[in-house]
Amino acid sequence: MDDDNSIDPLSGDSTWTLPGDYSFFGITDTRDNNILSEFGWNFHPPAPVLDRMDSGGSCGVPEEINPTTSPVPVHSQAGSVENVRDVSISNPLVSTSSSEDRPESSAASGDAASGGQPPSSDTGGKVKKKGPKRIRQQRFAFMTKSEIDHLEDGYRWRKYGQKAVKNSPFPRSYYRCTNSKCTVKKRVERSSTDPTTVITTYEGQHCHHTVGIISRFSFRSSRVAWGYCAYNYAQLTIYIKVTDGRLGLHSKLSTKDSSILGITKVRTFDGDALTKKVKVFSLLNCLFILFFQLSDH
DNA sequence: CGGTTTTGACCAGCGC
DNA sequence: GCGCTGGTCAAAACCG
Repeated sequence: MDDDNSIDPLSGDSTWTLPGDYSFFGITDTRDNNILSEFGWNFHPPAPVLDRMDSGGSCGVPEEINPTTSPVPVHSQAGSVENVRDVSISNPLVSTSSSEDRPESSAASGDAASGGQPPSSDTGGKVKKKGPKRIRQQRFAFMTKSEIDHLEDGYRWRKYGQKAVKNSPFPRSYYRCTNSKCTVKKRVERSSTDPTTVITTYEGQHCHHTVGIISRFSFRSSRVAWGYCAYNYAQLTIYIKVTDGRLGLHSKLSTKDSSILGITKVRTFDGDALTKKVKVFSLLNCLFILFFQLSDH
């Protein structure tokens, strides 16, 4: 996995491109591409990007971007390279405003605001300490077709904020992992251009296991279902329950050590009148993305 | 009662 | 410098 050309040094593009060899995604025909593009996932022509995914950030410790292990560095608007590992599957997910460059805990005044209460007008007593710049941890963003905003990913999250998004009727929610030693955060917002799409952005990596095996998928009338799950397990077991009125299937997949980028499990099997095609992607060392298509007969 | 969500305010960064 | 925006805080409300 130590790809010599793991980074496109010329890429000032904030769009994260998927690894060069797309065969491991099983995207080998135009039909697949059509399906993906239908969801706004455009797989660019092969471009060498990340290969090693074993950098494994630790809890609360911002990871240094290592050019040999990192994907495309994302350039901020100011032109500086940020410590971001955005996996934007060709989408506007890679917003890299650097407004979060401040220390986590010292960021806020002690008693900043109490909902509904008028602020103590004099800011004298609530001066925020200006600590060292917060180093942004690696981020990973992707989109999911879902009616549910907050998709279950096996971890427990605590919502700590919600903001209205400019030019969007949908708010953005901010979550933090409930594990006290874990500093992973995620943002969830619904696409303003496609309200059926949820944009989820993770920042950081969990240093603990999931609390349960849960993954939720959305289904569309077109019989294309997809979703995601994020696990820290080397061994990933996914339960997929497919119900579409006529048929109810309950299948179990088990992938072994798919944490190594480049390994893709593609299984095709028939069940009753359905053909299920399952693809497991491993984009980061702890993240799996599932895409599976249902088709008649 | 403890954990989670809601929500208004605060702050930093950025563009103009 | 000012205004806008994103991100976060934290008290209050809510919930099981």
